[in-house]
Amino acid sequence: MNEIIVRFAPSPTGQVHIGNIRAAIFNWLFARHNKGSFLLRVEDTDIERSTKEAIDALLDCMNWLGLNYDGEILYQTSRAKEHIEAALKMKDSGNAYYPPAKDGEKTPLVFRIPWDCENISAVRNAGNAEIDLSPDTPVLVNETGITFAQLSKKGAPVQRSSCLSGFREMKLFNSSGNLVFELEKEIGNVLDGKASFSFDNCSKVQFLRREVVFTDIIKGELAKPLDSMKDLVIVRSDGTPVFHMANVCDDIIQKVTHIIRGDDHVENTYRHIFLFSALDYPVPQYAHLPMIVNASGKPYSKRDGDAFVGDFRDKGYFADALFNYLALLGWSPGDDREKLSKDELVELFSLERVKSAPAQFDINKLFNMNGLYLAEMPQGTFTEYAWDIVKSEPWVQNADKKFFERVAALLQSRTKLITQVKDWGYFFTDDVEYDLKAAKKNLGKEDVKNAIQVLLDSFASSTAEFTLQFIEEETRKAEKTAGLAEGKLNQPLRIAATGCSVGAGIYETIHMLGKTRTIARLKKALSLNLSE
RNA sequence: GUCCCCAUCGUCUAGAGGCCUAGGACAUCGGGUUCUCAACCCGACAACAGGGGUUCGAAUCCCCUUGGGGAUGCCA
Repeated sequence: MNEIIVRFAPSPTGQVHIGNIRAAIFNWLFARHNKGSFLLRVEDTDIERSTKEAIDALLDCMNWLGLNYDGEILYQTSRAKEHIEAALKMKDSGNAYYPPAKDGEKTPLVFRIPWDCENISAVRNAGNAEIDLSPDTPVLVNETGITFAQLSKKGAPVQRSSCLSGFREMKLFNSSGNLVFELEKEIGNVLDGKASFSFDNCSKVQFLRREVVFTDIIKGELAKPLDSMKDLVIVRSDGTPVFHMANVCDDIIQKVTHIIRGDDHVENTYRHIFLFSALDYPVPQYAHLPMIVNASGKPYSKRDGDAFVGDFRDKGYFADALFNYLALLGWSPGDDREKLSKDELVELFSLERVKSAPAQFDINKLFNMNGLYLAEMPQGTFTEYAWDIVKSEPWVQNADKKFFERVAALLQSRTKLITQVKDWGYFFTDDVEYDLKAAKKNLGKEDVKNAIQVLLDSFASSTAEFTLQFIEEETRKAEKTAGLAEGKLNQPLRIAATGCSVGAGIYETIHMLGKTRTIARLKKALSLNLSE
């Protein structure tokens, strides 16, 4: 069995998009599952828009997600010469032509969908066909193809132009029903550019329809009639190769066996099949991935600023969580498992199980999955990530790492995004910011204030050890003394000690803060001006 | 317009003619636990786009309609 080779071939023209990286992930999974190679090719032929920054961002994202590639990166621009040479060879072999120049302008090199394509296995006969024409528009036949106006169902003329080879055994009829032209009789001269025709008043064209077919691993058999295809430019008039040429040439040089890419490329596939064939190379296997759409069900556009891979990292998502989530967008293992490690994904992945319908990105589900990863992370690992996230925060500068570890242990299960660690400041700085709304609600009443004062005094005067049990007991006593129901002091205490209304258990929190700092904070809280 | 593709709960999905009274997960809403928030446990809501066939039997196969997307570049 031959080795499987896939490639990820992005254009470095901006930030890396989740749709792109999902294609990379699926390629990677397929390669790793089959013990094949995952190659990286940077399609930087759009010199205007390709930037060094974009390439760096791309490599950074891939590295972050663990998408390791095999071999060296192939930069497409480095092969421009070969692309041109291959194109010129096509010209020599009669597969490409320069259309006649208008006004002396330079013309591009155009690949011709081959007239003789019976020997191309991807092309098959699709039976006799007939198109009604609008007699008002002349039918043009020349070496670049056929131009005409089709009559739509509603009777409206629709301008069309097609390649010649779409019209095998073409017969053209005028409005009186007379045969006025047979393409087969003139084809030699037409292909050579020695003859061109124009017919007025035609109402019908009959021909033998042919179509290109390929079997997509995901979508199944896909076909397109040749009469709906046009010859395509392969070298621009300025002498630079276009995407189609470069892409196919590089897939050949990299010996790519499976092309796994976005749905938006299926139309290109029909054309690329002819290019592979003209370059005398077997057509690879194709798998077209469904698109990822945004929350409104629309395709992601530049305006969806939240779809960049880097942004997810910045927001506190983990690479493994994002990887896992993205792998589940359009694919599933076939059972109920969802949280899957990279190794499991590699083992389970198959292109056959990829869906062909577009998938909507759901930030809620990713958020939840990220929480799963965080929750199951070993404490030490979590602490390291947390530390890394907050090390630039001012309150961390004098923080004791051991103390930080204890705080991390207390709050891990409550953390969904690693960036939430930035809210832990109240453990490390006494310059607490109060959530004023919560403070007003919980600290405004006199009996609460009294209770806090009582608690404060008892903390200050007691010589007992400042244990969890002690804290809880004193809190109960303070409630009783101030006439509060049991438990009613907890939440005010939380606000007073931490400034905010959510967090770990309040006794644990206070215990963590220690006696001295707790007393200082309670005092400060009592002196807050909560009026207005 | 033309060509191509797609269609199961709000979302991701399971489903290969009978295992489907359509399963799971996220979200939402109840309830339990509880000092808050998470976590956890229990429960509820919620889908085969519509219409025709084929078949003893259809979410599954075929056709039509509708809706969505892509292509129709000397962008990639």
